[in-house]
Amino acid sequence: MSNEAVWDRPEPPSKPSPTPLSRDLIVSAAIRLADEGGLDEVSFRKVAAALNAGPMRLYGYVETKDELLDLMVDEVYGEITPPAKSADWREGLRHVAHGVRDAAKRHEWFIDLLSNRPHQGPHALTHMETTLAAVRFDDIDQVLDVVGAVMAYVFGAVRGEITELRAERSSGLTEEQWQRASGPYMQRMLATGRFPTLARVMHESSDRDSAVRFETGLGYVLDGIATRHNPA
Amino acid sequence: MSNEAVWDRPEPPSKPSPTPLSRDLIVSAAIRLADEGGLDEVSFRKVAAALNAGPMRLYGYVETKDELLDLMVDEVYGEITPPAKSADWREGLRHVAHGVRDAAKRHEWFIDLLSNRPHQGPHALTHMETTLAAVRFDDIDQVLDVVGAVMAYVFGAVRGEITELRAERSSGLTEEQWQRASGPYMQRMLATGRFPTLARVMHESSDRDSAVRFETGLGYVLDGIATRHNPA
DNA sequence: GTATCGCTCGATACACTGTATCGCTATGAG
DNA sequence: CTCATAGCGATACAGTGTATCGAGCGATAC
Repeated sequence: MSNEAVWDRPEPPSKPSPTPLSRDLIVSAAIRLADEGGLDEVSFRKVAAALNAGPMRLYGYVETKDELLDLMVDEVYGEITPPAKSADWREGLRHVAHGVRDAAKRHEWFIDLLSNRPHQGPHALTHMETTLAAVRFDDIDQVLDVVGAVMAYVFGAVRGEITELRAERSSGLTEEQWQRASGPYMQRMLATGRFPTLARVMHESSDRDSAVRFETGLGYVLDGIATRHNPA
Repeated sequence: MSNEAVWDRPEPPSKPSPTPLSRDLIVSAAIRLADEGGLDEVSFRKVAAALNAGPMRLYGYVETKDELLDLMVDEVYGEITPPAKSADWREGLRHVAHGVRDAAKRHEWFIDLLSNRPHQGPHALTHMETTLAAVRFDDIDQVLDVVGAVMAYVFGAVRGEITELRAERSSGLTEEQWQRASGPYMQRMLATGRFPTLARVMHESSDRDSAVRFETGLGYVLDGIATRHNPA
């Protein structure tokens, strides 16, 4: 019933055992499972089985499944490299943005764990710290606004990319956007004439690289910030 | 096994029954449950019970739980009013942004269903159509980029707001951001001195209205778009 | 060396999930 | 009135997170 967060509770001392365990082992096993088969593959039974242990054994290291997920998320934050100290705010934020995007693409489940609870693990905190520190504006409220807006865009954009990716994967591989439109339902919908702009998008838009689209959007946000808070 | 989407399958004809059923009834019961108790409250058993029916009865109207969730999502899209035809792109996008934010705040579970699968219900499609149509640029690729960026920001920002809201709710109501920092773990972390900027944010930043923060970020994005695609 | 304590591990159990199966029933046809 | 059919929903199954608690074992006390 300890009301403390995972980050507060020390790991239990390692006991001699045929199959040793630790938070690290558990978390990386869980991450491996999630990377390979999605979040559904992460259950106490399956994680424990991957470590040759009984499901209940995990409760010595982790109080709840949500805690395990928190630990997984924090591990991902740990993979994101901080921006160079010498970088100006624009460079710094672009670095962070791409760092988050890359990490989220390596671990597609990451984006699904965003709205669960706030990310307050040590790695998440240092990630927040270095990101905030990359914006050296005088007004701290402006720093918060700027970082908040960039992160909102990044998370939203990455979520979109991952969703699209999943959709393509689940309905015939290597299909392009307009290809999905040829599903019988979509085709009929577009044929109704009620969605002229959508139809134009489907037929006329060039399907561009997702990385380019991400960059373009990021450019909008950074440009907008620049117009408001020009170098003092 | 019909491989068609929900949107493709007509509703079964209504049979005379002591407790009549329809997709609408099911979906609105599910939405009511989700609004009140979160997505966990939405199970076939509970939804059916709310309609005085057995769980299996629902399968006549909906093939799978994911389909039910799709229908719920589409219903939310239906609540968002389209921008006025007379509005310019900036006005139009701001209208849509606030529409989405308001809807997502009314139905906090909405944001959790974003990464499941693409939203292709009729209401989602008309929402997409009117949003795209609000941006009358010549280059259709630019329209996509612009709408994509704004939507990415909106979804990301709303997700952040909801997460924060949930955190506050789950750890003592009416607590402010810095208040959370006084949890023993956070306080100790900040005391290490490893997070100077974060500490400054916690202590010095004025806790502003979330609607204002949303507006500020949205302003960045729209300004950035304006600098790139000025009124032709 | 033995006995006892205490603690940890994990088998079992419980409540819940989504959904496949399939016997009953109730309606419609002849 | 009898029979066929179709849909409803009770039952069942495999899975989930986790509470409980008995067994076994290591350490300590005498």
